[in-house]
Amino acid sequence: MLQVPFIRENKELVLKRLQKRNLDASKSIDDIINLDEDRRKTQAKLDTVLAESNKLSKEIGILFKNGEAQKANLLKDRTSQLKEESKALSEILGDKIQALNELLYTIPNIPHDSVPEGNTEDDNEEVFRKGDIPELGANALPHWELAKKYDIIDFELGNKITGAGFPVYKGKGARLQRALITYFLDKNTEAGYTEYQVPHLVNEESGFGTGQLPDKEGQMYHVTEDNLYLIPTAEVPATNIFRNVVLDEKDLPKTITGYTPCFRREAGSYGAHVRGLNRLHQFDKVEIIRVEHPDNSYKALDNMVEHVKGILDELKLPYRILRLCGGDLGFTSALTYDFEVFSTAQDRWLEISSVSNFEAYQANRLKLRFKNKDGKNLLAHTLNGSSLALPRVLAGILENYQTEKNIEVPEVLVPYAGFKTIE
RNA sequence: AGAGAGGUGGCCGAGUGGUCGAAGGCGCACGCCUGGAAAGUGUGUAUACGCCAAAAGCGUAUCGAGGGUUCGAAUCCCUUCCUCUCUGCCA
Repeated sequence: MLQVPFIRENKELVLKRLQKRNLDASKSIDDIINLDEDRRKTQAKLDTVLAESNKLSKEIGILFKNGEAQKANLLKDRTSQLKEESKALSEILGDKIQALNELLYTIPNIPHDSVPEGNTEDDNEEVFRKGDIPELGANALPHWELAKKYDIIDFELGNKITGAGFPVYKGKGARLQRALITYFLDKNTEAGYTEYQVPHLVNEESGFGTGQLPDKEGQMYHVTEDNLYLIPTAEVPATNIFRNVVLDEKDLPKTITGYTPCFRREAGSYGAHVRGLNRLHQFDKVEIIRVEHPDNSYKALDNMVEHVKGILDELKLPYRILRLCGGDLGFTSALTYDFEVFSTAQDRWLEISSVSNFEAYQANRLKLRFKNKDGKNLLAHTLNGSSLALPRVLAGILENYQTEKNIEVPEVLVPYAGFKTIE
């Protein structure tokens, strides 16, 4: 969430930037500023009452010790009074803090200056494009047909076992998944990221830490019996490693990669765009996350973008990079680059990676700080990106690498897969 | 899952109702000592919030978390989470 002192001191900037999200937050921001002032006043009052109460209690202790019980009892009356006052005040204070936090939770991150204006994905700004779109001929098939033809992904079987959006990968399909995961992890490790294996279920606190709660409550699978959530992305457990942590400045950056399945309810999705691998309830993803010094976070974001580009270059897939417009920007992000691979048989772009800088928005919730040279604790910046999400990469490979008689495996994956073609 | 023990500052560890944000030690930082280092020695060494233009300073809260008893809680009570030991179950 945003930092109140920052809001207080940069109200106009905050409002202007939030406008990019087509959000008129003026009322909420005013409420926040007022509530915060109330909060501080209440706190000051409460502190004064408690201070007097503490002082008296000490005096009472001394009086009892000296055997002056009568005098002590006199003071007790006053402290009981103070106690009632402090009780009332701390209740008010608690309410103010809660109301303030609830409001803060509704305010998304402030978009970076470079975020383009716009409402929908059509307003995203293409900043890079690379790769040749293959000539596939008239008989080219979309990936779900290919999956059936070569018997490598069984969507119906997934329906039977679980439901729509839970495909079963078979034979070379399963093997290719494993190859992709290993390949991605290797690439990330080479780039300096440390591989982690993290839990696939998280508690409520972690959900709040990275901002999925309360904003996306309905998008996560919730295990109510234990009040745990299935992770929608490795970002949640991996970033929460640093919840309530004070790092040393010299330990920055922290760079982590991890593979996890991801679970998303995708409530409200429907139609042709969810066919096949395009949108699933369970999918695999390899994620990279970074904890950065604020001065370095945008350079780090560029590095992450370059890193993902390198992987797509190696896979020889046609792709483009978009800078998301204000209207399409995720709730917690200040700047996001989406990578899209061109799905030739579907004649559309598929999002395969999203690389974002959250600045201090997550860190403020996580209480993720670092100690600088002067010994001051400052909020760090967090970033993450997919490197990469499997299903759509697989869709891209299947569709773009198809020939009349088989599907070729991208050269770089052959050592991992152990085969050159799927037929 | 059952029984028992326990969770105190960066770490170890003392503290069972009163001046305790917390002894002592280790670590760390700075100084002294030294030709240099070690040893020795001195000082300092949590976080958040508030007051203040700011610093200094002061106040408040924090001894796993939440609640309660009390004028006063690290200390007593309740709830909860976690760790360890034993038993059970199990990949």
